[in-house]
Amino acid sequence: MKRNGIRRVTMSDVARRSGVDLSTVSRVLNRSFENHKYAPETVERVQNTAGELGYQPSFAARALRTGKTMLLGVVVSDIANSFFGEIASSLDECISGHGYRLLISNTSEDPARQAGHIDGMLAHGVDGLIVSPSGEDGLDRAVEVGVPVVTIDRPLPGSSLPFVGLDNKAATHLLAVKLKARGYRRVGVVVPESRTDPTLHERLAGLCSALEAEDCTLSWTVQIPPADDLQKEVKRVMSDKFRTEEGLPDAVVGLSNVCTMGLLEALADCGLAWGASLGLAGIDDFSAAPLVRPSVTVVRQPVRRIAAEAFSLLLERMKNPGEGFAAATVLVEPEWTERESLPERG
Amino acid sequence: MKRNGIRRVTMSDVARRSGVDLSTVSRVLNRSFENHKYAPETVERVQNTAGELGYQPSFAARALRTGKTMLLGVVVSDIANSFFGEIASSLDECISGHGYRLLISNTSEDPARQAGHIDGMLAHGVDGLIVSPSGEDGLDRAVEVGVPVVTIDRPLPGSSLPFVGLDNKAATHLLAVKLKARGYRRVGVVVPESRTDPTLHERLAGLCSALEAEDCTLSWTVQIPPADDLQKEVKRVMSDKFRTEEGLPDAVVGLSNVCTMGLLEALADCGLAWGASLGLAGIDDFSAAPLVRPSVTVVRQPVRRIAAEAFSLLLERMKNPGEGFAAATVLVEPEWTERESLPERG
DNA sequence: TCAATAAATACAAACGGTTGTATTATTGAA
DNA sequence: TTCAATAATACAACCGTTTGTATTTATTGA
Repeated sequence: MKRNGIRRVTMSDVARRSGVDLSTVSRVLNRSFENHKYAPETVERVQNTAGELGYQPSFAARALRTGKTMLLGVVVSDIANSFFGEIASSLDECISGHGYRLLISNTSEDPARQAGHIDGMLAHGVDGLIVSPSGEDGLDRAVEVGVPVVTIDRPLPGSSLPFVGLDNKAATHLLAVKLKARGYRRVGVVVPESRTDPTLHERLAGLCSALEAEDCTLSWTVQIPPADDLQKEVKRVMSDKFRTEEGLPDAVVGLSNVCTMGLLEALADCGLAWGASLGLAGIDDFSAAPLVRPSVTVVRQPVRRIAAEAFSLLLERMKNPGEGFAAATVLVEPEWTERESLPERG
Repeated sequence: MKRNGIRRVTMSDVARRSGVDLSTVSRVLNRSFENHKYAPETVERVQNTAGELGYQPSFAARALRTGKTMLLGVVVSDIANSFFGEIASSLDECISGHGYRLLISNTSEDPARQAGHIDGMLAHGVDGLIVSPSGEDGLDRAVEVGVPVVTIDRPLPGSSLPFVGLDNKAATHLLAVKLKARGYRRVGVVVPESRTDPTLHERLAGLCSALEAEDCTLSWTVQIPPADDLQKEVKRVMSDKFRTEEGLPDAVVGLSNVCTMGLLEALADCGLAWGASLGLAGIDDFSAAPLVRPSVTVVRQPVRRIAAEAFSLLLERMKNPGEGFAAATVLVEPEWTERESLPERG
């Protein structure tokens, strides 16, 4: 292949230079000696000339022949969100040593874009997909063409795709227990309305029933309508709420990191302090949580474990293509991250 | 190609089904009619059968033939850092409509990993690279094989690779002017030692001379030794400093977002307030900046513009391969982001 | 009326690998 | 000595496109 007048070194070149056949080069360089033995000196010669010539395999050619591209698609709603940033970073670590590379795309929670990106990735021949689904769009096609998919962060409702994510029930239960134990009875919660993210419903329902079991009441449930900048929207809605509504709850909980951040903005905006007077906690950590005063207690998602489990599930499925895998759901345990915003209530 | 027993629809299939030659299908589907005209009815028939059969082109085959993969490599030090997260997100937006996809990798500031990732991406045949370089490793190879490279965030010292990044001189000048105007005379600065990031030196030197010009003094210059978790290291070092050293400066400046965040931790750790008593400012925004009290005034980098300019530079070079481009350096203007941490000094 | 041109399409050779099968020595046993 | 087995290697087809060239038929101008 000539690109810009620079001819790449191919196997033929190596073959010609070392006086052996193309197939010999291929087998030697790939160490595929199952049914073919080569003289040690031949092996060495080929390897040396490959080195001298600076031979680099063409993944395109290989992909064309074998159907494997060594590409993994990662489709998330927002790579700028620290959660997905860490996921990407962890995945990057996981794949090193396995020879895969990451193809990453943003959906901005738009099902149409998701479908487009998945299609594009399939056209590029990704060997597997890790998706935080915003709807089912596009995923059927992946399944159709036999590309393994693992969903993370939120499952796809009504689908049997393997899933790795936080155990929301455990997380909300943990939260409820702590709230109760520390003397918070009336708790408010803020959650974004979303038709694409069942996780949030699950957390809401979980918190609701867990609080009930602890004899607490969910005194506020604030649904945030979808918005371009969700954090700003949370701030807006909550500022309003704080200003107009009578009787604050004992504590208020953000069901996602963006929510909690918006909540912080709203509190600051209204000049309200949090901590002993108004407990504050969130699900999902964020970089500002330890920096604000009082720092924010959260239930952390073990992000790196989520990535690792997802990759492992995917790897398994890529290695045994077409095999009927049982539906897999890996729920990782939440980690209580104690900071200052949810003290024992005096 | 059979993958998992599922045969993909190829151009031959479309050709056979619509009773024309393979080449006809190719030209019709790619609308490459320069030297070939086809009857409108033929065109329509081919397009229809392609649609019916659900034909999707194989990028691998196309890449093999044309040498273009429609893949763009993005190599950064840490995708979990919000700056690079936003860069990735912006790039994702830029490329949509151009048919490219992003291959993303982390180097963790490790030159060897950078070289490995660049090599890998070249083997995958990326059409271009956007790199925030941690050293020169691997980049020579990209240039060798004729793959256009654009550097962002920090230039590669001594190289003529095109670069897009913040105008550090302008940023530090801006900072110095504001500090002076608001009555801060003795300013401290914290900057990570780094042998791979010239940007930090540039900011330090810039701030130094700018302050001098304003008759201010750089009373502290704290170099943070390289560390796994730089933010924690900043916190450690600065906490020490704040505790042991006599005589605080009037204001303290973090030269990168991670620095400023560490600085915040240290201040909180030592029970020091910032604002009127101790001015605080940073270069590069971060999500916690508007959330802490007082909120942190920073010089923002126009991240989306950096991404857009980088992509545009890259696109130009990819379209005109092998052409001798003049060394390009695009410096984007800093944006003063006024918050509370650097008030007029009373 | 006939060569020359144009229109519409077919043919075939790459691109750079992988992999099943065939071929040629070489060896060991009968 | 002969034959089969084995070691070492070569041959050739194929993966799914793109693209230069050749072919056929219809159209035109002189």
